[in-house]
Amino acid sequence: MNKQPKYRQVADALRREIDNGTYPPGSRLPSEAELSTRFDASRNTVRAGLNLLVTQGLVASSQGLGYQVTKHEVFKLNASRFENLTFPQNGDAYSTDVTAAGRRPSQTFRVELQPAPKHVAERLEVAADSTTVLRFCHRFVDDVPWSTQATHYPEWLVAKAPRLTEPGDIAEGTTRYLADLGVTQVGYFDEITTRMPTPEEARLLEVGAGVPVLLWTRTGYSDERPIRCTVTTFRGDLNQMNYEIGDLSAREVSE
Amino acid sequence: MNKQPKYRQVADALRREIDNGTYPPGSRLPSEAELSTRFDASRNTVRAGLNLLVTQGLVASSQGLGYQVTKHEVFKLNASRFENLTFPQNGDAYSTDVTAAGRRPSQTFRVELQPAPKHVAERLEVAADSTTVLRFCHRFVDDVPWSTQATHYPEWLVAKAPRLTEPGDIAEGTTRYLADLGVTQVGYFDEITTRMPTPEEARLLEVGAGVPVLLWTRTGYSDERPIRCTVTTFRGDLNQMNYEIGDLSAREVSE
DNA sequence: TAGTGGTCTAGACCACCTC
DNA sequence: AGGTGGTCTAGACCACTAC
Repeated sequence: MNKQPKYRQVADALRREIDNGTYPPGSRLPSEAELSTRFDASRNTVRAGLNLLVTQGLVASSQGLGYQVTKHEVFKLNASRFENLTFPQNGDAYSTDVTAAGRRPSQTFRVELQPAPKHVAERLEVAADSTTVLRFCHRFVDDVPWSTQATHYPEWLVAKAPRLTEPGDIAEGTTRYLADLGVTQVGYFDEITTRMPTPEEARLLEVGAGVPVLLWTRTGYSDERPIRCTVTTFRGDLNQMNYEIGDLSAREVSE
Repeated sequence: MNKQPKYRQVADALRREIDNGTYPPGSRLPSEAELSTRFDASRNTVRAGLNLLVTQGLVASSQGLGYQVTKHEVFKLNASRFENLTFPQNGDAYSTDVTAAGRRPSQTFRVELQPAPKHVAERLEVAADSTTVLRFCHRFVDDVPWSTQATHYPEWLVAKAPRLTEPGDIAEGTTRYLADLGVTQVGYFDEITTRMPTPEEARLLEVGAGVPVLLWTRTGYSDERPIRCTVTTFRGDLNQMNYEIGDLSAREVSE
């Protein structure tokens, strides 16, 4: 018989009760002291069990308040439509989608000149230390941190499109602005990965332990070369990415 | 001044040393006892710090061996080509890609009849309790668990395509087989999310704490209706998904 | 057998939230 | 003030790996 350690028994028992609805999303778990009595374990052992659930993203704890079962409402992003090739737009698609979902979007924005980080330089096909324009966006939905988005433009493009260095939004959208200058995005290459957040990411996105981030790197191409590289970091518990490929005329649009 | 708790100082110090190459991927960290001396902290405090790094996926521990810095080689899956509409193929694309990378693929496979789980029923647009054929695949690369893949086919399709219930592989590929019967997949809808693994997923994929899973749900459509729903569960530390959209003729294929 | 991490306890004190 | 979780300690014993 595989005897589980006590703290795992605690975690498993609580997980079952969360799954079967004893503790529904948003409700509070019993206090450590109560659980300690119930499982005949020391407070530290109960804490070890609870910590497992926290790192698995099932519950979150806060000092003075207790442990609360997490609840998510995921936001669905259609990445194959997000910046439609025929209707190029900037971050506007984000505001539009969020508003359409009845939520309130907000963001902070800044522009910097930066030497290209290695992975960006590779994707933009420029030298690793060459200058790029970084347009950085920190996005919130109903004041909850949602994602960060960092778009790098190569130096040669800035010469053609000086407004890229303007500190504010470009009203008509950067994609539109660039297209008007003869630099049209005709394709994208998307890379999607996941991992646990770095301390910096955890701070910006205000994620606790147990919530991974979804990393989305989009490299945009003209018919000649890469013209931008956008790295978006999503809270993994609040976001889903969708792609449409081929003919989907048979699809019910129920969502 | 924001004084960090001691176990965070331990974690931060070790993280810096991992980042700057003091402890390169694959190397071992000092023992808990040594770290305890170095940081003038109790063994439990050091363990709390190390546990942070473990849940962040930076290091892995094993009894009797110590803590080892994790190393990853990510496998890149081109999801927009994986089952090319013009060259339909089954799991073969997986073996082909893996072999091309100089790795050795293997898999276990089984077929079951199952009532449609809720999320599958929605996507296949069938009743929630209707029967589906489940073709399930557990994939390994060089004997490391890589992903699980569960494809559900609706009951009405099985009537047309009885070989779907055959327990073995379909030699020419299921997509090909279905196309020959007049059921052609003309489009896909892909959904990508991430979260921490359930205990069951952790067991199948042999992931330790701190490694999220990447969930990929692909619903395939004929020109009339959905014909299959495939849910793939990847180890997030070993996999990346790529999509190509639009015209990428300018892209250097360096990988 | 020696050294490593894994489990567990009992108790102390602190920080935060609610009343 | 009282209850909650957060931090930290000191020590015990167990399980696994290497030699």
